[in-house]
Amino acid sequence: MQQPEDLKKAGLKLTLPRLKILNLFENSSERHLSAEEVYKQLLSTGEDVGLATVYRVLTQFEQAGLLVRQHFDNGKSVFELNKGEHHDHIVCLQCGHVEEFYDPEIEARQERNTSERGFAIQEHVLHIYANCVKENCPNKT
Amino acid sequence: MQQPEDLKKAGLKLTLPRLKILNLFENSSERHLSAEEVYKQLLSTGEDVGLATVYRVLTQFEQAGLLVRQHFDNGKSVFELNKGEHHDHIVCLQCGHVEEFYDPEIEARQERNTSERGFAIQEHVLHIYANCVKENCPNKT
DNA sequence: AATACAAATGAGAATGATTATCATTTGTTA
DNA sequence: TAACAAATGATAATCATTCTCATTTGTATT
Repeated sequence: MQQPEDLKKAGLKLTLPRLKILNLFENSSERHLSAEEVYKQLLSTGEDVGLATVYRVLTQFEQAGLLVRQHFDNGKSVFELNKGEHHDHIVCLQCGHVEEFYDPEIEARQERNTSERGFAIQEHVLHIYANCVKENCPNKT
Repeated sequence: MQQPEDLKKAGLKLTLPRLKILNLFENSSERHLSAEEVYKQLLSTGEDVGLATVYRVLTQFEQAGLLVRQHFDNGKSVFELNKGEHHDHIVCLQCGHVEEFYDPEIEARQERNTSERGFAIQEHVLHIYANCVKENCPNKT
């Protein structure tokens, strides 16, 4: 675990809440977590962290580039560890399961379409809403 | 104006608020309007419509296929007249100006990437956040 | 045109996610 | 170890949106 270095590099003090939250993302089986989920996970393991702190830390980690935030259409945000490589998301409409994909041709065409219109692209969101095939998905496809 | 027919076709009563809102979308110079903007526009023209009604009607129109809702990352939704043809959006980060584009190759690749993973695609959101070149945009590019 | 009734409306309360406030606690640095 | 800014937790506040419910309005019927 080189978490402490990550935090120092980002100019953030080494505090318990921050270490716990970062640790959660690095060890959880679920790659995509909402603020509420992070909060509940911490509570369930006996940690005493306030919800406000969870939101604050998540936002700081996003700004520091440690996490990436995804806004979904249901109005909720989830966070994921920044792997450094961009990717888009497929979200199951039934169970919320999230899968990632990357298509260089789509990326290139986004860039082209945007610059053709005189815009300077800053970032983009490509979310595909679909029905997945997971065992426990309430949608029996 | 064949608005009344549109409403009847959708199984909606012809009420003043509904006609006014639909009319607004068909005559406004701004194609993309938020609920708040619709509400303010109506107030400014002396119409007496409640904000709750605006939200209700907007949702009904969306379900009836008259309008399309776009959720942006800032947590706000805008609505636009349904032209029947799908398109994606470029949003200016400074002034909020919205532009539309369509790239069949991007569409095709979304479909391919999704089905390859065993998902049945239902819909998607492709929003590009950029800096625009409008005269009145606070961003002097 | 008057009646009847469900559907629609408006005002304001309620909600849910997120952010701000502020007194108290905790890292860090001298 | 003192000293002080930064961080935290509890809670209030905010913002967009939805819900509640008493009142009003289309519409279909006499």
